[in-house]
Amino acid sequence: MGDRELRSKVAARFETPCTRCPLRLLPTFRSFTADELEFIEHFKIGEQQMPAGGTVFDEGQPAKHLYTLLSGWAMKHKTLADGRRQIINYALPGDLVGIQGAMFGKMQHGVEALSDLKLCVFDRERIWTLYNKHPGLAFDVTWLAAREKSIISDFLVSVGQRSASERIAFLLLSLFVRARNVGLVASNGAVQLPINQEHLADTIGFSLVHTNKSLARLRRSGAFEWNGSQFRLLDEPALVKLAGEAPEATGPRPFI
Amino acid sequence: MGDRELRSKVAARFETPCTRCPLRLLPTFRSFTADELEFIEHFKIGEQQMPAGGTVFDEGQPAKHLYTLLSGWAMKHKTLADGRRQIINYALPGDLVGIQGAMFGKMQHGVEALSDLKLCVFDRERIWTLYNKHPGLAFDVTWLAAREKSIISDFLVSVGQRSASERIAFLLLSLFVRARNVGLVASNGAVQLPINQEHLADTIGFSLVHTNKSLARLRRSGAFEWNGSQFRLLDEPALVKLAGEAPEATGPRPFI
DNA sequence: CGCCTGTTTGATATTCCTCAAACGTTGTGG
DNA sequence: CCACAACGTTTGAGGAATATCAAACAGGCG
Repeated sequence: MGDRELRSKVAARFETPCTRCPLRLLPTFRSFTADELEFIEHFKIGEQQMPAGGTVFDEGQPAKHLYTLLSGWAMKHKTLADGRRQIINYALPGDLVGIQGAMFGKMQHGVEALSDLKLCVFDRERIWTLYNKHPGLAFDVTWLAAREKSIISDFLVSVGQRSASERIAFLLLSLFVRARNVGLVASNGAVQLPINQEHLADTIGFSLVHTNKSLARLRRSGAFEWNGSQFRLLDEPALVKLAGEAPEATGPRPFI
Repeated sequence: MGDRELRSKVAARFETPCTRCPLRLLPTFRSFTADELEFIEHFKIGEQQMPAGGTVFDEGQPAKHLYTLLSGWAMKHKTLADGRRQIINYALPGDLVGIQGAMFGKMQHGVEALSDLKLCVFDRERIWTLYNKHPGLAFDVTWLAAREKSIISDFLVSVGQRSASERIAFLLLSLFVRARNVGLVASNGAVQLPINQEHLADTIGFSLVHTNKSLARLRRSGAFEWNGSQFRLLDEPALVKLAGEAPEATGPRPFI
């Protein structure tokens, strides 16, 4: 699909002007000047829907676009020649997807929709305009890249050093906190987690069977419930203790 | 040490004007305009030496400065409460150290000198000027952050999915290639690797004993020699095969 | 020499993987 | 409505990979 088609296709669906973006109301995001907002709205070339299981990027694919996740969950992953898969990170609403594509021209990992998605579409080429005209937003892009580096580093520490139950607890906790920051957690601590135990296993670096058994052991702690799609945190301090430490918090963050 | 002292201390040692930086001659780095070079030289507030084993950043430390490694090797690491340590990445000449500090105000991992270092020192505050005046260099900073994200992701794939010998082979290969890109490898394939087996173990996520035994097995392949401080690659295709795949190559890269 | 640091080796305990099968839920076609 | 396929979860058993403990070994340096 060429740029022109995409632009016209999504134009009709451009339902969310950035000035009235529901995400911006969340306290986790920094406030933006009217000038910045106007630029971002101009920078955005459309909106795109994607069903659960859909492919946002293939690994190695040349990248024309850059996305911000407006709603839904996605995962970033790499697959080895023999099929082993490592999940690198998850993307939640407000997260920028495809920075690597914008920098290097192609994606070095795949991105797949875990739930139905709504994506804001940006033109990769025009990121130069952003850097030229809005240094503050350019700084934000770097900030978001550094934030993801930090998250991935934390996962690396988990996979390299932590025990099975620590890894599971840390991952669940960090996903929960990220979901809560973007308003996805109900007041009773429940959130829809669109991942299964195989995703969990491929994130923490264990086999499915071992992950299942470790998770069962962890469940008995009573710190959380997780049946099928709904995760509910019952005792946050207990889960922090099981994880060994709480994930990094960075305070108010930008988003594009 | 206050800014003033540092600036005066390092001023006397400001031996490497950016316009005559030896690193810039390497083909791995992109060429810069005279304008950019002049700015960088102004941006640089000094040079700093550090002996092997020295601490560039403590974990959690508020960061005033940002560094580019001019010569030597460093490592970035995180340490858990009970002492377990995960090495996140290595820094080689030309690598930017402390982006996280520049973005978040504090470092979320420690940085330690593996060999004697020469560092170019930049003032964190003035990175705003860089973003305001030189969008191209701002893009470069983002590029470098994305590159490190990519390297760390590769390590995560290793630690999460690869076998012991694959992990060791992949790490050695990727360090070798990075060293070669910055001219540290002699024509016979030899390079001084300032790391020991404990560093190796803390990078790949295995115990020291298991790392030692796996390394011994790998040595018998004859793809490389590594005695004490000198590493020598004898058969690159063989090591690639042992690693499973070659590390990502990104082509000419910027540096600040 | 004696001390320090880093490497190597062996023995044993634990964690983790693989294989195989059963179980539960959901959706679909007859 | 039932049969049954598809998918995800759970369980058991045996084997491989990895950790831990302990000790010996080698080189550099006072």
